[in-house]
Amino acid sequence: MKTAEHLHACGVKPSYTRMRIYEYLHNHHDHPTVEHIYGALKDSLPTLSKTTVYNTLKLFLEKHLVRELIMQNQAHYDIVTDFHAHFQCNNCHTIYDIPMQREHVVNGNVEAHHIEDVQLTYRGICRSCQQTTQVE
Amino acid sequence: MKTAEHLHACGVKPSYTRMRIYEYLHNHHDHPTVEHIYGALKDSLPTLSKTTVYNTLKLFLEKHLVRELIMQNQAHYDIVTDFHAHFQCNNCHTIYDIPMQREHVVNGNVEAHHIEDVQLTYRGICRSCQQTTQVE
DNA sequence: ATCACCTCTGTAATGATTACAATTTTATAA
DNA sequence: TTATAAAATTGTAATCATTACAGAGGTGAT
Ligand SMILES: [Mn+2]
Ligand SMILES: [Mn+2]
Ligand SMILES: [Zn+2]
Ligand SMILES: [Zn+2]
Repeated sequence: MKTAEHLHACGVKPSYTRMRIYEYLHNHHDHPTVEHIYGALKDSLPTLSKTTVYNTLKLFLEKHLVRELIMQNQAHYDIVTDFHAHFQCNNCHTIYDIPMQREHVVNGNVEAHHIEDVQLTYRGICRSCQQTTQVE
Repeated sequence: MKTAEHLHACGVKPSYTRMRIYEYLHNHHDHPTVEHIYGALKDSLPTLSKTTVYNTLKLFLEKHLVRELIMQNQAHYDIVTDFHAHFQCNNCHTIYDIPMQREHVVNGNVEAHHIEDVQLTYRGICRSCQQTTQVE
């Protein structure tokens, strides 16, 4: 589906700026931050304001177009809204997707409450860094 | 076990300030923030500095005396280090403990990496708020 | 053209955390 | 005890992501 149609279908008026931000997320599945998105778009959108990136992502979040991941005092954005977990490397800071069924982590103990969001996060040293990093 | 002995056994020199902070956590299992701890202790420890609370919690964390929970841009501290999940209410902000086996959320998909920490967090409206809060 | 409404912008404010240098306390040696 | 080194604590300033806010710009209806 075209970006404009998809945004419209989700209740977001597809302005040029919004489409560019959406398409950035669509093309970059590495969980970018506001800083990443702003830095990547500002050359081709010279008037872009960082506040607009914040506002747009907030809007996307309300319309469930993206998922927000809070990792160590910074928000990352994920266009993939199907449930999955994340592993972040303490060394290279890469965020890996980890397949996980939502039903697997939502059990009777928590269903007494009304769940709006579930976040499952692992931290450690990724496989790649283990192979290349030496003990100091 | 007495506080001083326990801290010593974990490699932390049991200064008076450190013991007071540890005992606050031991007596308050509601996942307090630095602000909570500082606010609660400053009357009886008039010279206490907020920086000391930060430093002490960082030390406790390194020595695995406490667990740190990052929830919406704020660190909360948990004296209970056995694995369990947390539910935070978007309305009253209470953090509930949710029993959960660590093995249940650590599977082969993530074990390719070296895991140092796992955090499973739910957000939503707690049972208590559902019963008392009306739709606006 | 006028108006209302939405989008976007830039700057200032906020708030949690960290950096850092100075001071106080504690431990150790002479 | 006194001297001295090390550790713990303090207060202030800096950092950094995020939000608040007020104004500018654009669009579409009347
Ligand atoms: Mn993801
Ligand atoms: Mn807990
Ligand atoms: Zn890595
Ligand atoms: Zn509640």
